[in-house]
Amino acid sequence: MNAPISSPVSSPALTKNQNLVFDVLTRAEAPMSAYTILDKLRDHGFRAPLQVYRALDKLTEFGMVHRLESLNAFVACAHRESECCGAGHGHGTVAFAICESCGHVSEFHDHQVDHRLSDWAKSKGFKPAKTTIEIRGLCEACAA
Amino acid sequence: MNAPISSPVSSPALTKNQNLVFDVLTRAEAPMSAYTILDKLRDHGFRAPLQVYRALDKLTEFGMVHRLESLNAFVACAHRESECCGAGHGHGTVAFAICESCGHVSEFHDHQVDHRLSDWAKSKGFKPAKTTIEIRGLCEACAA
DNA sequence: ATGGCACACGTTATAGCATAACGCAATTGA
DNA sequence: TCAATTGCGTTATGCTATAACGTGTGCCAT
Repeated sequence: MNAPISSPVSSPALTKNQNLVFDVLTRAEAPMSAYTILDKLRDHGFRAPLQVYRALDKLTEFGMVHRLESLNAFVACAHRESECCGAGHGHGTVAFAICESCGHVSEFHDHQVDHRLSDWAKSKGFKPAKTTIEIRGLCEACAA
Repeated sequence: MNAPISSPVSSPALTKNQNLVFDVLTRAEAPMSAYTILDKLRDHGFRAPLQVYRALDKLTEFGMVHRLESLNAFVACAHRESECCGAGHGHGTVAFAICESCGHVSEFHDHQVDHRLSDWAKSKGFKPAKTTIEIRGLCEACAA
C-alpha cells in the first residue's frame, strides 16, 4: 500500500507525498523553496529534501506546479482545473510577474509573445523544449 | 594601486578581477558557472567564490554579462560594443535560446515581445525591474 | 503463481551555488 | 585630514539539488 491513492481533491491521481506537497503549495501566498516545503511537512513524516524534490518533479510534469527559475522556488499553477493541468493540451508558455517586495506572483499567458518566440525559434531551426518568462519588479500595491 | 585600471580591451574601466572574469567568459563557448570561472582563474590568484561573484555582479550591472537563471550560469553579452553595454541606453529585455545538448546560447531581442510584456505590466500596475526570457531546447545542429 | 518490470519511497552522503561578516588598502573629495 | 566609498582577500556558513543505495508494492505477461 504505497502507490497512488484516490486523490481527495487534485487532478491526476496523486501519491500521498505528492498530495502533501501540492496542498502546502496551494495554501501558500508566495513561492516556496523546496526546503521551506520540507520544513512544513516534517510533522507529516518528511525527513529529507529528496522526498520534496521527487514530488515536485512529478507535479511539475503534471503541470500542477511551476518552478520559478529566478527564485529557485515553486508555485502551484494558477490556472484552475480545466485550463492548465489537463494531460496533453498545453496552452503554451506561461509567464510570471514576481513582486520583489511582497513576494506575490501573477501567472499569465500571452499568445502573441508565444508566437513571436516560436517564430524566432522556427526561423533559427531551434526546437524549444521549455520556455521561461519571469518579470521581477513591484506589484501595484507595493509600488504605490 | 588597487582600483580601476585602464582596460586593455573592454568598455567601462574595469578592475583587474573584473577583466579576468570578463575575459574568461568572452572566450567561453558556453555559459559558465561561478565555480567553473573560479577554477579557470586559480592560476591568476583567485582563491574564493566571492572574488568571482563580486566581479560578476559588477559586470552584470554594466550590462557586459548576463546571468542565465535557468542554468545558474553566466555568459558574456553577445551585443558587441555599441549596442548593448552603453551606460544608460538599455535596448530592453534580452532573450536567450539555450541548447541543452551542446550548451550553445543565442542571445536575441524582440521589440514586440518587449512591448507585449510591458503592456501587460502597465495594465496591471506592475513595475518591472528585470525580465528573464529563456528558451531551452535543441539548436539546429543538435536537433538534426 | 511467479518472475520481471516500473515506480514510489526512505536514507545517507555529497555536490553545486551563493552570501555573511570580518578587516585591510586605495581613492576621492569635502 | 578625515570621512565616505569602493575593491579586495579570507573564513565560515547557508541554501539548493542530486547521486547512490536499498525497500516495498502493484501490475501483468508468461
